[in-house]
Amino acid sequence: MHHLIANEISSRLLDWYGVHHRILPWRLSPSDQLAGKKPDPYAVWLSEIMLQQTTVEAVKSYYYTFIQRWPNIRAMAAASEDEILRAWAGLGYYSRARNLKKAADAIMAKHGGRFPETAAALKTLPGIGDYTSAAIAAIAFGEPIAVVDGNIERVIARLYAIATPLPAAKAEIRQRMGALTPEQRPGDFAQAMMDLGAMICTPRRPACSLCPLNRDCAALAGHDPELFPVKAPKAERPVRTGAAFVAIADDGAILLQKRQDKGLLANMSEVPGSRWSARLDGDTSVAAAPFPAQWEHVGVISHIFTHFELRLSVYRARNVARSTPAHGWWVKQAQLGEEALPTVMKKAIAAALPEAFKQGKRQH
DNA sequence: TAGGCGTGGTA
DNA sequence: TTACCAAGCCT
Repeated sequence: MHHLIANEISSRLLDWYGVHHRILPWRLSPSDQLAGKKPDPYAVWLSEIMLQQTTVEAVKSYYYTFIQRWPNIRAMAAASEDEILRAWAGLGYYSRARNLKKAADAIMAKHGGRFPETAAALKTLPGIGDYTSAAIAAIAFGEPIAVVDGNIERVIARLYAIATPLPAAKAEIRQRMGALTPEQRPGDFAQAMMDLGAMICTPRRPACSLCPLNRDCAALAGHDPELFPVKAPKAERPVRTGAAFVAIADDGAILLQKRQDKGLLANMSEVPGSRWSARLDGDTSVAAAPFPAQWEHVGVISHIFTHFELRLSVYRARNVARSTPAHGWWVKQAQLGEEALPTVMKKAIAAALPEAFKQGKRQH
């Protein structure tokens, strides 16, 4: 009986997907697959890593850049971590980029350059966890496994009116998703659930009248789907302070250095500054300068990280001799776009030099 | 296991 | 402005 209901729900959703699926650069449409085309595991992997906690719109331009520059696992493995970090700069969660390189190396070394084809084997690779391993296995290899991302958590929590708060409800949600997942087309089913969550079963003001599952939805029957999923309250976000020092040579070049290899923004580039962290305020005064110069305070920039807010006092010194700093390297302003600069550092540089990054964000 | 880990868009 | 959200992973 339950099996028949599950079959009914998955069939109706797959029919909906056939008509309403999103067209995405890394996705094969259902009709393409019926015509015999197979998803490229490398493209699926790359897109899934980029999409972790990141919107489709933010990912698109990066995906095009990466798939053109490194079109397969061999090319990715041949790239250096620094090249990959520079191309990733601005997308956030930089451990994803470092793990991309590590996983590519592991696939070359341990799997003969071919992607493992099961979720269990995929999950052993760096940066691939419960969600991503299941997504790649289902989409690229047809493994009938429960794929659970944030969208699917929301859809399932509403469909069954699950009152247990997240993350405690994860086990029940996974079990429900597993019961719905069909033996045939598990990848399309997972993507259909995600598309439903992204377009219809949205966090706020879901479009229930358009939902192919509205007749089955317990939360809708209870008249307020927005009450689900129930979530535990989040910790508040502390404010931290620090200082950043933009040293400018007489030809306009800027002094950069590399961050440590662990923690926040690991292995990315930065301008010199005081030591700040999510737990500790840094010195905001000119006393934190990396070397003596005519430092002028040019303002305070604010940047929101997931777990804290950073307010950086930005100082500038012009006509700094290139021989002054003990370490780091000088970069002309026209070349800044090629550096592994996180957005917070671009903001600091822009505060000191409004003409830098004048073009703003990268184009599509 | 709960917290560390980015960024940009939206209301 | 503030708060929350978006295809999570790792320790």
